[in-house]
Amino acid sequence: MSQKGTNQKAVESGKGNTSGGGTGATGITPIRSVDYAEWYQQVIKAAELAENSVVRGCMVVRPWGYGIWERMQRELDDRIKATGHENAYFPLFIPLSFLQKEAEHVTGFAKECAVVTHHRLELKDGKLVPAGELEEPVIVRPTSETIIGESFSRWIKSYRDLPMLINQWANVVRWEMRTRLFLRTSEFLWQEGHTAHASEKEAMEETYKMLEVYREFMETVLAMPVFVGEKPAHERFPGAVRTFCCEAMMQDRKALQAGTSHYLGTNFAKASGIEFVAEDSSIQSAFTTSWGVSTRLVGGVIMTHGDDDGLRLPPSLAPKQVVILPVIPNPDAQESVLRVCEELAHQIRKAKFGENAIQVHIDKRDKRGGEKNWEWIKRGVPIRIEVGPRDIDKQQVCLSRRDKGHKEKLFIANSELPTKVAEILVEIQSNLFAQAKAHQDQHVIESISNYEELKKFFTPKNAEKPEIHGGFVRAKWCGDPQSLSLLDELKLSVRCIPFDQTGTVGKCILTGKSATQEVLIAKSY
RNA sequence: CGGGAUGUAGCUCAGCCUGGCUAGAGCACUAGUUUUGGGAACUAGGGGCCGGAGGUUCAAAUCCUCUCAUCCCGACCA
Repeated sequence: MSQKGTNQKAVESGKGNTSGGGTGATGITPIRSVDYAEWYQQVIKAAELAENSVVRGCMVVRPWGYGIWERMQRELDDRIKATGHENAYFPLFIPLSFLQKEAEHVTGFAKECAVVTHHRLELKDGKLVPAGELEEPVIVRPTSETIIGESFSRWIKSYRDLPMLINQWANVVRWEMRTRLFLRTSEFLWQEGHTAHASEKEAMEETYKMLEVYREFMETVLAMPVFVGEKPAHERFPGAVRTFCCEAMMQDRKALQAGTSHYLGTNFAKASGIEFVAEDSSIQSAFTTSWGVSTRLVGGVIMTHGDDDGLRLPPSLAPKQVVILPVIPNPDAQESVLRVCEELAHQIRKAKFGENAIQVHIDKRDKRGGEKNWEWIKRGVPIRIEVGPRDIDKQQVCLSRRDKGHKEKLFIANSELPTKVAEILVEIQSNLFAQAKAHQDQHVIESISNYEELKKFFTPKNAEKPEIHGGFVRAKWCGDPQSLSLLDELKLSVRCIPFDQTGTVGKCILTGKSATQEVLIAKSY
């Protein structure tokens, strides 16, 4: 809860406007260039997205943050259904024995499992103690391959039952050592797709297809450009044959694994007994896949689009896309100003952003205008509209966009407002993507060819207080797992083997041996 | 699980070293007044088992012992 160490830093670095009322030049203190990690925490706080729970490692997602997640869910769920999948729900608890079925899966998740061993509490010496020990403990799902596999094994009898295309929206628990709001919490919300197919070819097509669904979703809805590629062997999901991913570059140039899609071969089918009778009457194991994205994406959006004044939301993610701020200089003006605000909101709601009506909120709270304005800047609402008596006289409003400086204002005639708002929302969406893409392009480096240069590139000039540095290095690699210890030393990792290989041969950046592939190397979250 | 630190108001902290007044400040909150077209000012007010237990003492937020919790740095990760 109290993060004394980090907040002290904030105060040292300048103003320390931790809870509103600040008078700094920027909405958020510290600014990104001073302390990026602390900036991230302060944005979450100022935008009222989430907070640490009293439960270790878990977060409380506040309405504005949850609204963003709901927008993501809506958009992604449509896409998952459009590709033929159906939603279902499987239990939170998984019998301990299930986890043991797939050998790699065990070693991958055993260390971070929450285990339920009792089913009752008894009062003993004034204290509640666990009682009623379970014969077989259950674990809280860290992921659901095994429990869904059990259902699949009963649902699938014939090749005619395939493909089985299932998705579930759920919470999962991984007992993490070190947590950060949205990026890594012990409990998180996600979607996990689980599919079974008659052939390797079909299953691989599914794996690629869902990765592409993620990429399209991240780039068009989150306005977050990503690299797509395959994880090297040592970074695979426990039990997977191949793992593919979307990797995004945050503004501190570190990589965020934003989504993964796994081809599981017959590993889980064999473990769970997912077998079917094929056309030739032979009994075969199914080929399965799984794929997921989580509330981590909210963290990704913050670190992709946020600026020194707080969050900036792509319109497609904003729970409210337009906030109207009534300006009421004296009590007499109140009635007429609010009436005009209602009327304008009504008109704007008739316009659309994409398929949906534009979401408008009138902030009628009895607070000072400047204060409310700053609150919405920090929360990242795409468009703010001020309406006061002087505007009413001129039949216009004063509009500010979150993708421009907060002092920049546009005056727009009431009659044109709905059309203009719709246009501007589209512009903001594409501007945010363009800015993120430009940042990404600028910090992908291809000219580094040996370890010394790599080390130099990822070493900050100021060791005491590292400035934002580094980026993604696109380099040749020989594929030798032994060579990775060199990356460990620099706290780097191979983020992925991107799909768009240029195919040119060359020497491995780590060993100098002849390279077999191009990889993206970066520091990661 | 190793190394380091911290627990005092809703939040951020001062006070502890050198024990003693009614335990403080800023922010937040409530009320009033003046303000109001870009983060208001003033006045008043509410709010504390000083993490918990034990000890030393005439007297403990302060000293001692134990304990619990949290945070930071490492190993794990969507």
